[in-house]
Amino acid sequence: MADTPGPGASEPSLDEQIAAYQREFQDLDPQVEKVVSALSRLNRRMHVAYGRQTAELGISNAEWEVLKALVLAGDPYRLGPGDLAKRLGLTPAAMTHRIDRMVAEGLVTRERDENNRVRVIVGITEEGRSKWLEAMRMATVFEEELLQDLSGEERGRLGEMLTRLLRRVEDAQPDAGGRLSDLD
Amino acid sequence: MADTPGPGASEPSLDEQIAAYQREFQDLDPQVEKVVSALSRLNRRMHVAYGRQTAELGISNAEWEVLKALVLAGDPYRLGPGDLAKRLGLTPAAMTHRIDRMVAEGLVTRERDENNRVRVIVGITEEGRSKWLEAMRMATVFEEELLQDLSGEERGRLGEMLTRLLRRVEDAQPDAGGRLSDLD
DNA sequence: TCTGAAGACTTCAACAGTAAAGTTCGAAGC
DNA sequence: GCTTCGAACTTTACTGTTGAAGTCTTCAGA
Repeated sequence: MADTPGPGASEPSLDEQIAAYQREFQDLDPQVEKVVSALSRLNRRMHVAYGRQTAELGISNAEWEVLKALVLAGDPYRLGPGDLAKRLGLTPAAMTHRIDRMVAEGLVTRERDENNRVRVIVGITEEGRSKWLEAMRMATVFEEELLQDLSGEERGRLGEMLTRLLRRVEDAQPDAGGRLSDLD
Repeated sequence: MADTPGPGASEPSLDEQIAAYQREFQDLDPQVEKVVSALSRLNRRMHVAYGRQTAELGISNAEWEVLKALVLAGDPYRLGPGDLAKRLGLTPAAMTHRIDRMVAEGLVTRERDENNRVRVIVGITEEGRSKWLEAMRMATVFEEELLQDLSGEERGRLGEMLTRLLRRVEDAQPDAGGRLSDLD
């Protein structure tokens, strides 16, 4: 009776969760579940951490994603909304709205392509670039702290295993297209 | 010139992305970035895959999350909206709406606690339980496929490393509360 | 018993995302 | 040189989430 935290209980620990799965669904491989659950929890926490950091810069996580894509695109630092949407995994409509807001905030510019007036080109402003840089600085501090318990060799092995998993999903889901387990 | 895929380019590969980071932001440790980027890409892909599977059952990913929380809670399979919200990382308001929809669809029940009439209790229905089970079956197939390239020993090492990272973030963010890099 | 404070949930208004229809321009065929 | 098709983006209507304000109940103190 001392072990039920009452009706105000919070998220169970990872091990508690695995134990619960074994109780309710015997077919589950606990080793697999541990990897999968840890992955998704980690991601949630990282998302929260990034959100706090970008908030200090007065931008949202979503806006940072756009800035990252533009900088990573390289030299002219310009991309069309459709391309941006693909890179961020959004619908074109969402991209339109996002760009609207970011133009209003002075983070990016939007102009029509002179050679093809149906096309639009989004570019990064000085302010956008400097917010991006600040966010990167904060992010790298966070990421270094996150991995501080892993040796260099462990980091390498971890990265290698994760990319192996990633390759597996990407093959099966060519561009958010296919499906991993063919269920239809 | 043959290497720019034109204005219709899609998401760059992980390695291309890392190379771009090194070009634009030298302070970045490529090993760290590889881990972090792979984590977030993996999560996006997994989310897409789960979404497809639950869609086949006529429920959303969000609804599956609620069903999972209820089943994992154990025996009476009942939780309050506030507790559910904490476990899923949502605001109470979002939880209210989500439960509305799920009650309408017959996946869960909502009743007032007899002993404390300000409290509400959400329980899972037969149908909810069976959708949960179907979703779990599909998910385990997917997860097993995802990890198929890793040996048993590798899976263990991966799970162990990920939980070490998770512990690090959770310590720093006690309940989505604290912050990892103290930036204020 | 009454009153005030705190807790648990809901309501409301605003915002972000999606799907589908709409608009506009460019290019290919007649 | 029209016309039609298709591509790229935007608009519209709807769904789901958030933050803040509101309601209702319990509990502690006067």
